[in-house]
Amino acid sequence: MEPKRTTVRDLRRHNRSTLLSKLFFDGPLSRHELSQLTGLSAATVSNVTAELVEDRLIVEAGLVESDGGRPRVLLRVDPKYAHVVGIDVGETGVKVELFDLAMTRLAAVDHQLNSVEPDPAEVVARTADGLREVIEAAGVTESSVLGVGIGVPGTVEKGTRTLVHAQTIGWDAVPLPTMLRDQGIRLPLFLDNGAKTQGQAEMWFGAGRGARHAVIVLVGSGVGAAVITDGQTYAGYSSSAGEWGHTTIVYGGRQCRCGARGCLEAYAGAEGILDRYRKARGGRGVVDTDEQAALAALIAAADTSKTAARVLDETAGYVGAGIANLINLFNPERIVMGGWAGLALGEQWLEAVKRSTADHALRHPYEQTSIEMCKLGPDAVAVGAATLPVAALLDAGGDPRESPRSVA
Amino acid sequence: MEPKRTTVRDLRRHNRSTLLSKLFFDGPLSRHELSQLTGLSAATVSNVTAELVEDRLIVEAGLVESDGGRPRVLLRVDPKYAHVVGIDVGETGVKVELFDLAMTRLAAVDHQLNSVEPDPAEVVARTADGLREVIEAAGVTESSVLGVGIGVPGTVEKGTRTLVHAQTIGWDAVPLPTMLRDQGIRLPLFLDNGAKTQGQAEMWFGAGRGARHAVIVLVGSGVGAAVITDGQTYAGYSSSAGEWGHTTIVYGGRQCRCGARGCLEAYAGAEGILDRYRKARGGRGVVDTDEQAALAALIAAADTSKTAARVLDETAGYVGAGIANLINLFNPERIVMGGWAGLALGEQWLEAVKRSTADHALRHPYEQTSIEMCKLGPDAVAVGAATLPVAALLDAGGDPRESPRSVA
DNA sequence: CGACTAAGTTAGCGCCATAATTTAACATCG
DNA sequence: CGATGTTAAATTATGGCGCTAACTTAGTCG
Repeated sequence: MEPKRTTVRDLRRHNRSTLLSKLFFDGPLSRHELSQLTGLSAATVSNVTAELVEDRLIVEAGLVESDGGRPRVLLRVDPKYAHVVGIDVGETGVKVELFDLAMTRLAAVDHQLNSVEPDPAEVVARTADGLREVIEAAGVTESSVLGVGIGVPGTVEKGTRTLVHAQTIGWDAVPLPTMLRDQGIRLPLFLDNGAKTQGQAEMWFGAGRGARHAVIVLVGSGVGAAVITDGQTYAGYSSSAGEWGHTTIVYGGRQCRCGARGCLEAYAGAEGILDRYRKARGGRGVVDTDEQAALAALIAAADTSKTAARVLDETAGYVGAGIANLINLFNPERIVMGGWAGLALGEQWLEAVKRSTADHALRHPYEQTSIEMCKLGPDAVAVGAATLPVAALLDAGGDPRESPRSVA
Repeated sequence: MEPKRTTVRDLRRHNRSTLLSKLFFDGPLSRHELSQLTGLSAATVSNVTAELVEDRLIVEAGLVESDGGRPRVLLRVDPKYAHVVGIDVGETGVKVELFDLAMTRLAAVDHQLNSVEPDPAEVVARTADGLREVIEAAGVTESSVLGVGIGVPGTVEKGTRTLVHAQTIGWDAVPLPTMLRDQGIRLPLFLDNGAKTQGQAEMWFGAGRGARHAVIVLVGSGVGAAVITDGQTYAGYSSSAGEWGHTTIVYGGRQCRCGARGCLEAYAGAEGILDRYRKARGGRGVVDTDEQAALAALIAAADTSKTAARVLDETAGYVGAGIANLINLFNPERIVMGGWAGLALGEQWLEAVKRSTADHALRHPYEQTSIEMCKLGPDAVAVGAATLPVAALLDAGGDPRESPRSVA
């Protein structure tokens, strides 16, 4: 409805972006291969790569002899061109990790949070500390850091000020970037929901590689999803799309902590599973303050206890129906299952989940979809956050910090 | 992951498309206004519009005097440049309508189908007949028809051959375009799901105008939805996205005609509503072979019968929960409710639907969404189908039939 | 009737991608 | 062991495109 904007030398930017992305994802390539893979003419590839080499974004990486003929010179993104930081702001702690452009981890720190409901000020302080610590530990200069990606629990609203809303931990309109600026952080910041950054990591380096339409499903204490449509993380109108955990799956059913009834999370989230088990045993459940240990105990008990096995079978049923809803609505080519509870369940119940999905999804879209386990685990939130500044670099086809080409 | 393709004079095409779309949607505009609205320079606007005028796509449409200064010349898309046909292939009949480029209906025919489960061959024959009839009735030449949009029940798979799958009426991989070609139809064909074309109509001319993220929800005999993300109808990996009617809303609940249990359609589809009413009265329901009449009777009965009122209240509850799922997953800025049953319910139960939606959706995305009734009604399927060739024209920035500019 | 104002057009410039051509670096063969 | 062929990469020539800036056109107003 509003097809605005012009197009002039964005063309050059677009081609820089295309070539840079190809090199980043598909390793070292010769100019000739680049030309074939992108459809750009050899001349343009030469031209643009020369520019990228001059900008130090890419470097030559050895030659490959051909069967008679000039050997091709391989090009790749220079891992040392810049660094990126990924931060996982969780409910219990703040993880800060520093990577080079090849996404090799150079330093990492992990700060536990004292309070149960994390205070924004404490999170900001630990984040700023961690940022300084990893930069020092890795022995890099601050100016070499391209940007800082931050995965947060809750939704990120991008307006005049970027605000974080996290209903479950009581954050309402927390201006995290502004608060970090006040702590003296001057680096470019990229915020997104933690589930979305984890999904991004899985798409770039994990089970999602190669798919253009995928949903990364995360089952943990909470239940969430990252939806990728046409290669892009789907955000919706106000960046709160993909709230899979709070879709109604049992109308009028169990109370969820979000206030509604019958949410998927109330059945398939760790708390919901454990509570259903407790109820099934007439009040006596697995006793453990740590949800992860409790769920592990429940899974172990399934070998001998019929009740435990039934509760977990039912869980697979709910998860499968939830996945079927995603398939019916988004029609993805791949579903990737992750999250700590998802991983724990996946080992034995993946087939049951698939059966339930098949029972609840329409035949045609179901047959187009593969369901797989994730490859990266919950640590991927920080990696995924770190991909945000890299994605900005790739999209802009060059360093977004130096707006137009300063070195003419 | 695969950022391919090149960009050369697609730039010109892009700008032609931008200007043409602006003129199409936002009525007559002067060159100056176009320049401001699109961000293109005045020179480029002059240049491109001159080309469009030469191609007879746009024409001058009077002047507007300004307060001192040269009066602006208004430009608009020439309605007579070409015609388009929209076809609504329904379960009971085939509607064929012919429009000019301003989407004014010039002719229409409606062929009833004899069989209950429509035979593809019969549909194709009636479609081909209708097409010839409207062209004759409108007194236009076949060569002036830009293309034919067809809305079909079921999903459209676009591969080497375009195939139609409609589980409910027993169509499995019906090659509709090929069959129409065999009937002597040579015009460009555009197929899509009927719900999606109706959604498109609502987005262009109805309650969806101006929204970039919206879901058009259709409640009738079946239950479906058209999802618009970022201004585009969302299709997914194999064009079967948006199957809202078969998402699970009551795990383990009522049997649905798709074979699964607890689908939204089994509760909120007309058949589901009537059957629930029948059950609530111990077997005695509204007796009528015509679903529309039966539902109207049920709605009328709600004034006096507590049972009828309760069944319809519950229906609003289910629909609301289903809409909440759409809001949580897609985070649209607008929900538009349509379909014949949706329209019938909407008059009295819209508030109840909204309450249920509020109860089941997360607060933040719910507050960003407005829920409205559709403006066009079920007749819009054909109009929406007719927009498909128009959309192709606008996207290409000119007549796609004459591939590159033949008149140099 | 000439100054003023706004719309629209023309001229010149720089940028960019393609195609054709040239240079470079090998392998193989007679 | 140099001539020849082959493939990769760089260079040059060419044409298209949109932008800026100057200019023309067409009205109104004093």
